[in-house]
Amino acid sequence: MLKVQVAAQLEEIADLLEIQSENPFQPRAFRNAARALEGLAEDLEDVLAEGRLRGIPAIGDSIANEISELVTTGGSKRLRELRASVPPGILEMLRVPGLGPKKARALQKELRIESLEALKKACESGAVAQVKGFGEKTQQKILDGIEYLSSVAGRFRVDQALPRALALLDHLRQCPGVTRAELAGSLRRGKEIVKDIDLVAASADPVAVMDHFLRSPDVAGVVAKGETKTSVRLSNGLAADLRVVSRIEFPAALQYFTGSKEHNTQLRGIAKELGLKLNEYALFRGEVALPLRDEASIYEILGLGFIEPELREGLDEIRLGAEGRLPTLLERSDIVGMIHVHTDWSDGAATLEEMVEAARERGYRYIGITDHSQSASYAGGLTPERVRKQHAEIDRLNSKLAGFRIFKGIESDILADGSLDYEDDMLDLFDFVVASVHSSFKMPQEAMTARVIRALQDPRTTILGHPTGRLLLSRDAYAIDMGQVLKAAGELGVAVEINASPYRLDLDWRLGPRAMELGVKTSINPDAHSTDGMDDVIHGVKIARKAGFSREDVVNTLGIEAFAKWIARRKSG
DNA sequence: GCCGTTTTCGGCCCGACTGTTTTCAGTCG
Repeated sequence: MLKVQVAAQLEEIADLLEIQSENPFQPRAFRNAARALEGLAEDLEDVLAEGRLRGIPAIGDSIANEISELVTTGGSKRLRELRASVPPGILEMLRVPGLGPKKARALQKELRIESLEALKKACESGAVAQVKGFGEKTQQKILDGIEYLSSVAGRFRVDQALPRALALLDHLRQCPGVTRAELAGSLRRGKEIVKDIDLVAASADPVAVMDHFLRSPDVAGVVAKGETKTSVRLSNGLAADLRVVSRIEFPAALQYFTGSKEHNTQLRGIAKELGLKLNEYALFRGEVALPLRDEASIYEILGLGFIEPELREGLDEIRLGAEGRLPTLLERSDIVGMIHVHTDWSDGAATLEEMVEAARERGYRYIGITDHSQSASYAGGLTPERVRKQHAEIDRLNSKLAGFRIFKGIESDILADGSLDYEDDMLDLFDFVVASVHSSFKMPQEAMTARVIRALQDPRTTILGHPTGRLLLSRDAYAIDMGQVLKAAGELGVAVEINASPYRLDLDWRLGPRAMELGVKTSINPDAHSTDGMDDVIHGVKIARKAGFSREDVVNTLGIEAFAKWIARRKSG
């Protein structure tokens, strides 16, 4: 079993203990252990076989036994017992913002509420406000929270959907009659949130392909099954649609099912102007289907050049294509530096050395270490003394490395007044600063905008981190005027990060054209808290492509020396 | 449950914020 799966089960135990246990530190112990596993640089099987589990910090005798049971049997007695004793509806209730384990328990005890539905009813009837420790405002807040949850229901982050989609695709391609199979829909377009998975396959025997598709291990239920289209529900509730067409129809089908609807509408308009007709089966002149080599042929015939899937949102990509002004989009291989990385000096799971090694293994040429600053005490923010110690450690490692460099950075909190989180002489010690908001989220828009702009004005600020603070499907952005922020960033020469964590993907791609217009550069940053977290860069690259960024717009495409020069230029100027 | 030790218990990240209280509990980051 993979360590991420074991970690997920430890997390589930922690969730359940949160409700059941009297000791609040018990669930935390399981969470810490889960994070330690995720941050483990080696194979879990090896560690287990050599009996070294117990030696990992955060894993004691009890959890070591738990892990060993999970790995060998696929489950554990404790997990089964906890699942049996805590109603699943209570766990769902914990997802309501503002409702934690204590309150959920109080509601279960006082009002026998054990589901989101019952909770909603009790709020609407006013019963919740009568419970000791609750009141009108809490009741309303819970109602608002339930409303928010239902507004995001049925939507999934890209990291929840993409691995499953790729597994389905892999499964499809193993079907003997399938000549081609591709991902389509919003996942292919690189959207940060999706409602379903769309797959297109070419085969002369669609019935056999549909049967094969239904045998995928992740399929939990069949919604509809036909000869051209089959819809299923996966084990995590996500819907997946498969369309099977003939080999000849495949290019048009792939184009059509990739969308977006708006893009396709405009594309059909262009076809019509040329006396052609485009649908999901072919591109026609009169009754005759034009021969299509691949999807790109369609765009070629329509005189648009190839429009990358990420750009197909029905904005101005068709006009740009017609004018021959489509950007050359950033490629993943363009990214050569790993910027915005946490280590166990603050809240990361891996050591500095492990993170450096992981970046080198992945072929990067430099890494920018950015642990949290001193105010972020919840995340183990670095005191000035620890900053100096970390710098000594970085110097030591750098002296041993050839052809690779570690840059000394910090993710500095932007304090409520817009200042950075150390005295100036401390800030001068860093090669670069990622400045981010981590507190006082509820400021009025004007104050928040002024606060962030003030942080940008500090000549030591190099990159603005996750500029809106949003957490996809769980927390809205704080109130901030991004137009003004981007303008200031452009004028001051501060890059605005695309935080590549699939939970954030912030800067939003919709702001890309505006950013480029204002001369703002970006940096594709994983905000990695473990070695595996570095691979989130792929999500950031997709978003950068959607935004329309080219290699020249992205600072961590620069080589070591050019990057060093770029981060130093504000301070010297 | 983990961990360190002036070891076998008593801490555990800690401060802001909110709403419910009337001095504090719960949640969040």
